[in-house]
Amino acid sequence: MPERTKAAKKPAPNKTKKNTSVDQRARVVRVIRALPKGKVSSYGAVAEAAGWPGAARQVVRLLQQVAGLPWHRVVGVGGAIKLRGENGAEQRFRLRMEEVTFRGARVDMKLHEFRFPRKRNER
DNA sequence: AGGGTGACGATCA
DNA sequence: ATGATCGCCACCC
Repeated sequence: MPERTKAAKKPAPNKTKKNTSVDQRARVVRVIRALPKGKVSSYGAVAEAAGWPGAARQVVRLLQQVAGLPWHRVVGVGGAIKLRGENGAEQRFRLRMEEVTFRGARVDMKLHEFRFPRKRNER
């Protein structure tokens, strides 16, 4: 049969529906789930720890889409609460619930910033 | 195809 | 501390 003119090769990259490689998102999820109670990290630091530097905004999207994550443990760099209104209040409340202390409007990172363990391979 | 929008982040005024 | 800009990336018209 003569091949149809088109539809010859289709690498069929990622399907699912959204892109961003399932891999990277899965890594980000693991990183976020690794945050211990009473500790926090920043959007950027999470992205970097997941091997996806510069993806702070993607971390945000993921936090909005994936349920069941300790979303309140992810803050802006320097411990800033980036959510507005009720959401921000909710986050502060949840953090205080787990003994996280604040210095003014931000989390006292000196005491609560979580340091992700480094892989012996990288770096 | 092109432009607007964020739970970002760094830098500069 | 506040606001503007720029780089960044995925989404949504």
